[in-house]
Amino acid sequence: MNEPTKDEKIWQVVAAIPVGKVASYGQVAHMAGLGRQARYIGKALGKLPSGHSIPWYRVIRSDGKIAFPVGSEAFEVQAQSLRAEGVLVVDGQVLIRQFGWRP
DNA sequence: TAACTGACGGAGC
DNA sequence: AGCTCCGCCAGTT
Repeated sequence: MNEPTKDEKIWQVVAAIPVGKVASYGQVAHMAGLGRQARYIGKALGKLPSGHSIPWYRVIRSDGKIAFPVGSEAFEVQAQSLRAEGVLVVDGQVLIRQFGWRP
């Protein structure tokens, strides 16, 4: 079998984020072995195939905000999806612990 | 082919 | 706390 591509690797990492938690692009990039290619994460998520089961909405920026402009359709979908999992989102800011974050 | 862009991040001011 | 600049790297124009 062919090895997972970078995109698939990223999707796999994103899929490993527990429900109710989030991870930053940089964190996902690091976990996927891509180092500083944080930008590639967004690209890979944009390539998501139809019928996927990837919780792309659990991926946010390093500053804890959603990567889309407030008010955009994608923003609403992401914010609502997160809220559905018990994550609080106020003005684009995600108010929960990140995956891998420990008190 | 060169320049620009982008669901980013971190450092500098 | 907010803005700017630079780095990364692959895909587009």
